[in-house]
Order: sequence, then C-alpha cells, then structure tokens
Amino acid sequence: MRNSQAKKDENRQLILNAAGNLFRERGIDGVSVAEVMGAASMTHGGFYRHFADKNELVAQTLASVLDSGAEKGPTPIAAYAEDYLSMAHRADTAEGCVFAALGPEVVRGAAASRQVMTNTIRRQVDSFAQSLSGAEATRREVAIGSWATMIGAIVLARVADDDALAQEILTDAKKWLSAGIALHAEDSI
Amino acid sequence: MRNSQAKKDENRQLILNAAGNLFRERGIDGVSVAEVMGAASMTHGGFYRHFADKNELVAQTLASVLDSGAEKGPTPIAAYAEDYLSMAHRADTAEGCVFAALGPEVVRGAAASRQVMTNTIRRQVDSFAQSLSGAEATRREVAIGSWATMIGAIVLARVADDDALAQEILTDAKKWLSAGIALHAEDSI
DNA sequence: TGTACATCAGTGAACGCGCGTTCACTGATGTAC
DNA sequence: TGTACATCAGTGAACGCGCGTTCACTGATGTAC
Repeated sequence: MRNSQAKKDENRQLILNAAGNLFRERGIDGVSVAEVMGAASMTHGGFYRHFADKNELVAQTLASVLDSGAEKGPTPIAAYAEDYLSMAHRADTAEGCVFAALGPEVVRGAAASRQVMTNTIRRQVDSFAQSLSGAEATRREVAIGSWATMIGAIVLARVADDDALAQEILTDAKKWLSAGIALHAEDSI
Repeated sequence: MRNSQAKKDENRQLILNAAGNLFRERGIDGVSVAEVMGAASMTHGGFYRHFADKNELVAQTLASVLDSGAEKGPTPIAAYAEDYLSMAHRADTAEGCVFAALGPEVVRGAAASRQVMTNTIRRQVDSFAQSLSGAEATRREVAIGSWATMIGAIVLARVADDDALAQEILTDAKKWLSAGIALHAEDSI
C-alpha cells in the first residue's frame, strides 16, 4: 500500500489543513491525532510517517495556516478590520484568526509553536504599519493598537453568549478603531 | 474523619483558589482534578463532596475569581490599564486576567462557564463606562474599545517569546489607549 | 526497457498512561431524646 | 447536660476510557543492474 512521494505530499497538506481547522475550532488539547487523521481520510497509524509527534504537527500546522493567511505587502487596517470584526468571523472560529482562537493555549505549549506565532506577530505588525503614513513610531503604535483591539474584541464577542451583546462589542470596537486611526492620520498631515 | 461544616466551607474556598490559579496558568484541560485537590492539600476522592463534576468546578471557580476581582463602582480606565499592560501582568498569568488566559477555552466549553463570563463582561463594561463622561453610547464605545485593546495586547505580548517585542506591544497599546481616551474626552467638553 | 529487490506510506491492533469518576471505608460531627 | 446513633467530609484503591505512540504487516513505488 505504499503511496508515491507526490501522494504523500498531498496527504501531508490534507493533514495540515484538517488540523488547522480542528485546532482552531476545538483547541489543540481538544483534538486527538486520530481525529485529525480521520478528517484527512486516513487512519492514525500513518501519522508518524509525517511528523515526529503531536507537538511537531502543532508547530507545522500553525506555520502552514499563518503563512497561507499572510499578507504580502501593506495591509490596509480598515478593510482588514471590517472582516475581522464581523459576526461571521465570530461564528467561524475554524477558519478565523489563530491568535484569538489559540493564542493563550500556544503560550502554555511547546516553544516551537510560540516561535512560529512570534514571527507572525512581527510580520503582521510590519504589514499593518506599512499601510499607514506618518512617523515610524506612530505607525507601529497604530498597527499594534489596532490589532490588539481586534483580537480582544473578537475574544470578548465569542465569550458573550448573547448575540446582541456580541454585536455591540464588535460595532463599538470598530468605531473605537476608526476613531483612533483617523486621529493619527490627522497628526501626520 | 468527618470535618465540620465550617472546615468544609474553608476547604471549598481553598479548592476554588487553587483551581483559579492553576486553570489560568495551565489551562482548564491542562489541570486534573487530582492536581487541584493536591494544591488545596487534599486527596482527589473528596472532590465530589463539593462539586458534581469538573464542569461545575470550572463554572464556580470562574465565578469566584471574577467576583473577587470585580470593581464595585466606576473603574478608572487609565489606572486599570497601567497595571494591566505591564510586564508583571504578562508574566503572572496565574493571578491575571481570566479573559486573556481562558477566554477562548471557555468559549469551547460548557455553557455555564460561558454565562458566568458573559455576566462579567456586562458588569465590567458598565464599570468602565461609569468612569467616563459624555454621551452613554460614546462612553460604552470607549469602555469596550479600551478593554478589547488591553485583552488583545496582553495576548500578543504573551505569545511573543521575546521580551523586547512584548514590551513594545504593551507600551504601544498603552499609547494607543491613552490617545483614544483623550480624543473622546475632548469630544465631551 | 525489463527484472529483482529494497523501501516505505498507510493500516489496524496493541501498549502504557493519566484522566474523571466511583466506592467502601473511617471516624469526627451533629442531632434526637 | 449526657448518651446513642445517624450523617457525611475526606481517604485511597479501583474502574473504564481515550489519549499519544509503537509495531508487525501489506503491497505499490522507486531503484539498481
């Protein structure tokens, strides 16, 4: 039953994609290796032909998801926030922001996973900052402040078990964000 | 070996305190019932004289921690943020913000725990908003935006495995927060 | 190009382990009289 | 107030279960000649 190298690479990506969705939806500890393999239409035994252990799967899954979601050049914050601070994103944890879904769990976990996410923090802050005008320090402040607002707001909106409260949180966070960006844009004129 | 009712109540609080710290530090799934009982200087068997199951412990632990940390009247945001956005808070997850440490995990968990945290969201937003001046809608917007900024920033600062990056995140989030609050304070004059 | 053989991707049973939970037991506490 | 007895807080062994991981096996793939 040996598969070709091409088929193996394809299966590896199926495993990473399945893990990316399952981990975000149910947490890393909440998903077994067997479940991930099942979601990729395989049985659990073959897992160790791809990864040394579950920790390696986690690190490589995060790298895969974060790289595929990485913006190439400058990321316009307002447009990004429009999608981010939506009820659709609140509902779709499986396809949503990795930091909001898994941040705290990754902090407690293996160092390799945390490092992958740290790299993404640097990249994403740079990308946001590049879309802004003004002094470097101010652009980074707005990039970091905006992103923190988004992450905190989606966490709060998901914790809220009442749709109306969640909607208020997302809407008010968006207003707060827009006001902050506008303020700093004025400064740079 | 039966204990008095007073001693039982005391032990119950020891269990809740131990669980509050352990859950925040290592996650709910990362801590066993036996570990919580051990941290409270008991063996695991007696656990079920206090709680029906682990889910009930989680809900009551969150209620205990969140109520004890609840601000009575208006909470001044600037002073709150000064402690919140600190390297000390980043390092001390066990005694820190429940939303930043456990928010995403609680969302995936039992409904009772989520409801406890939802109640706290309402209370905390009200408390922040009461400390502000201006129109009700604007005060809520600033309360929610500020709190979201704090939660997102501490999550990012904890994910960052580099102290300098973490410090920048906390410092920039604080500046972003101050600017936003100042902006809305002007509006209300 | 064809043949012989080594490699190895994936299968499914099995493992050791830690988990949440149960239970018989102990003996101090609380209550009925 | 004192006595007899039921209650029950906490102990520690035991349970069933799901987990991560291992392993013998299969047979198609890849390679050496």
